[in-house]
Amino acid sequence: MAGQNATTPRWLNPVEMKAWRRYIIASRRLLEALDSDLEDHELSMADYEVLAQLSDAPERKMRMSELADVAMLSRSRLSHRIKVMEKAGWVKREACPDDKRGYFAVMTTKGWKAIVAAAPDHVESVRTRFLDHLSKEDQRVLSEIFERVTDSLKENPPTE
Amino acid sequence: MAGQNATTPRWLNPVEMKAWRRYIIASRRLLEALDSDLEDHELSMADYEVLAQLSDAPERKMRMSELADVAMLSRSRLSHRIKVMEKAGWVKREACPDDKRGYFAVMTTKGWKAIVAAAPDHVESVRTRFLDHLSKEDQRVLSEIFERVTDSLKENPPTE
DNA sequence: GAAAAGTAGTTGAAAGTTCAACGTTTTCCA
DNA sequence: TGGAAAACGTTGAACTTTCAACTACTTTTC
Repeated sequence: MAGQNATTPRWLNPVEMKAWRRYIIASRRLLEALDSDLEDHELSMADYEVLAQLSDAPERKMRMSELADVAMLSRSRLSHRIKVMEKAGWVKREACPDDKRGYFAVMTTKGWKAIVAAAPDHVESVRTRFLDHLSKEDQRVLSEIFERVTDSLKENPPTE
Repeated sequence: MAGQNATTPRWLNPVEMKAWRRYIIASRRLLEALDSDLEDHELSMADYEVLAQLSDAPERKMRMSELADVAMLSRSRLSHRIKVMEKAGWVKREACPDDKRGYFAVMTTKGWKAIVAAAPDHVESVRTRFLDHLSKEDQRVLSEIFERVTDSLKENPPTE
């Protein structure tokens, strides 16, 4: 990205600036709030996401790297996190018979209970803090915007 | 939040789910990309924000706690971060004469050069990765959505 | 005007994350 | 088939962030 802008930068005009800053600020505060709402269940958003993904998977188990992908965590981060979650008793590891390099993360009964207890509160939190402020039309516009953003990031992924 | 949902949870319908997940996924990827684009300038988004705020302040200096507020960092985090940024030569600290508990973070010439070098690339990055995918109307809708979200978070702040 | 309560900012320890390196196993392909 | 390259997942070290405690100063209150 560096050095691509030998020409005059296209600074943001006030409307663009407002859209951008409102988005970025609200997004951060929203994440904080959702995380904080989950604290009652001793879960972080990342932990919630891991458990939620596992609970949807067949047999409630998933290969580490697939789990890392769907939960949007680096492999290293997932590996560290699973170590902690294993200690908490929510998941355990299981060697993969087909691929001896591989492991499954398997949700335990305790993990299942944790997500079942947390999910209604979390969904309510997503509603009251975010979705309730969107009309059907807003939902549609927002879906489309962020679909385009995601597509563009795929076409032009960050390099470093 | 816990225990507020003795009744049947209002689960998300498919349209709501899609809006929510597209938003949350795109947001994370977008932040990653912006951070990654800034790496050319050896800056994190947080560092950029700190320098950008300082560069707009009178005399390019600001009280630590005000800076923490506008850059959306905890005081502790800012304190640690400023220590690092001071070592990098971008800012220095200056005792506040009016309030002997207080300090200013003051941007150095080197810090100014760093932000001047980074800003055009960063703005370009915000454009290509985000704003370019929004029509004028999208900008308006998005501004309004996130204004409502922010207002609601202010009315109903996370507690823990 | 002194004690209590509040504010500014820092600190060290604990917890979380990133990064590069590594061992092991699998895949590719000449 | 054999050897290089790639993929799986983990590890330890470095770095970042959070949390609670703390000092020092200011404001409030009676």
